[in-house]
Amino acid sequence: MTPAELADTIVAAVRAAVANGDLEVAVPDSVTVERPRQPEHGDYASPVALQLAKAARRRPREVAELLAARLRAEAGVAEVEVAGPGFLNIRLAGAALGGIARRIVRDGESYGRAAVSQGVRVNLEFVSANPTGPVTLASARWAAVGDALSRVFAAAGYEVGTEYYVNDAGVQVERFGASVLAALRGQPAPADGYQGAYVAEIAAKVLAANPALEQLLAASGGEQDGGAEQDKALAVCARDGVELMLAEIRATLSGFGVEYDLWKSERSLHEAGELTAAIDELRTQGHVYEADGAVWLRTTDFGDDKDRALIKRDGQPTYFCADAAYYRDKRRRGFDRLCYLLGADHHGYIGRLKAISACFGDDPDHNLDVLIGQMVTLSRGGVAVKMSKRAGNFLTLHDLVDAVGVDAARYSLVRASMDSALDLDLDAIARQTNDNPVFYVQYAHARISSLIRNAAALGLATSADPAFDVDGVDVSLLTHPREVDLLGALGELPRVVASAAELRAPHRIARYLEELAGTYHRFYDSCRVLPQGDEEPTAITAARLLLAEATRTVLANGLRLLGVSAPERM
RNA sequence: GCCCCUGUAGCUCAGUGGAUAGAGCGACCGCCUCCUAAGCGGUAGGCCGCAGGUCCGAUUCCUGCCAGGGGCACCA
Repeated sequence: MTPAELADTIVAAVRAAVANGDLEVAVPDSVTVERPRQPEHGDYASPVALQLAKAARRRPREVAELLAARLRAEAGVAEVEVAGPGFLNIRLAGAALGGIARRIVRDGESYGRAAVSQGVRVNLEFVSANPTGPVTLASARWAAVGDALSRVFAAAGYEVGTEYYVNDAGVQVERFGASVLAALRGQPAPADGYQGAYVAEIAAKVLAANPALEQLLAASGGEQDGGAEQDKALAVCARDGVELMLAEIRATLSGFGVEYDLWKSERSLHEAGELTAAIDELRTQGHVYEADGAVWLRTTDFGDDKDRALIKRDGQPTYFCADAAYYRDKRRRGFDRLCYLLGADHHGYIGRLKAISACFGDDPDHNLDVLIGQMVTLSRGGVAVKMSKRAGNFLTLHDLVDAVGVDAARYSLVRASMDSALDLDLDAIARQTNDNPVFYVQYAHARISSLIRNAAALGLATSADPAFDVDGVDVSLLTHPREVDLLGALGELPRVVASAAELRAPHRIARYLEELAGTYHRFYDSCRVLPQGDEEPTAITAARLLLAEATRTVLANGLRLLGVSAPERM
């Protein structure tokens, strides 16, 4: 019996008590079932009686006793105790608890899915860094978190679409082009341009792809001639520079295990007339006005602290206008809920995006989800490392992966709550010792894999065997405290997935896996699985082997949600 | 000035109103003739920033204050 099934059982007990006239209270949709820290508080505990007592106008312990009597009649329930102010402490029948292991091995990769958000179409946009430089470490956090979140969403039953918004229009692109051009000429970057070795590398690639550029450069001569040849060269540098930079970003993210469903070009929105269409629609909704030669959206109607310009006085659309067009575009593509993963430096966007949503007639509380993650800072041996993209001194995602590998990089970025600023100590990460919890979790998986290999070598049946009979294993033998702990931990995955999705907190998966790995290691330490020496395998051997296999499945499923590999050997 | 995030063990951080607040690292003491010691057990270490409030019950929710970080463009 899983905790979810137990919760349903308790709800049913409440319903029965109400139907019988024993209790006068509205039957709750769901009840709290938790795993107590104290083993003497049972396998599971529920404060449901405390929660219902007031509404029922009864004493909590009275309500508890009433429900306990009904629960004791349930097949999977061995024992129910009313404790303290009115907690229900529930002990499951051995077979019911052990059934979790069976369920997991039977479900395999699909164990842990929680169909709590079935059918909701959610769009998740993350990273979306300007294509004017490599993926920085700050963006790396959103790559790891965003990708994990998309996997968690999918596991929770959402229909997910992931997107990267490419800012390939506007001033920064021109500045990047100018920087590339300067590099080609061997000149320093313009004052408002981009520096760093990568600019020269991109410049070389631009030249290689455009041999004709050589002549343009020669013809345009000096730096300030401003002629047609110069404009042509600049255009090529901007266009191809951004394209090549974007290709590099895609390759880096792909190497990091992050694949997007859509790379949406801002320029394509402009070219398709989406900005104009968005303004028209906003005008129809009655939120557009003109003042000082500019066109404005009255976002203050919906809580923004000031109105935002859509069209500047010079006739050019603002970046905000493109944001609105993109919002509309996503909604028209059928997404119910638009999720934006942004850094804390963009927190001013919340009000704006909410206003955009509301101006289009949507409900921001329902259609919009702006997640603000705190910044990543770097230190080296405890000393802060200053980074500046403009100055060109920064550590990239690529550097990080080179230093510690994809698994350690992803894991260390995703195991912290988005709400906390994350400080990565490069020395500590580069050390690649067991300081990193990812090894602890992966090691548990490798250790079990080894165990199962050994079992197969002894001729024992494992789930890899097509004829393996899961139901033939006597799971009621799993009664050792460490076995019970492990079964309890394994049963939590679906709930952890559901809460990680609901709270948009993929780090919960990581923390859960660390706890599970510890629980397994303790089980392994106290419970011998395989026969030793001349011993014959027993029913307990089979039961423990099944428990180990279930654990491996949960570890693998959890690591997959984080985009981290589950090695069979370490 | 206004807005957002954070404040929990020496350090880095978990903890969506439940019972005696946890993990990793660091410190100290133990455990491999035995399935992977990248492991396990034990000890030490906490006014959960401060003060009120709501509640049967608050680290969790609300208000105020203190401290640290970030943000407040007709930039992108």
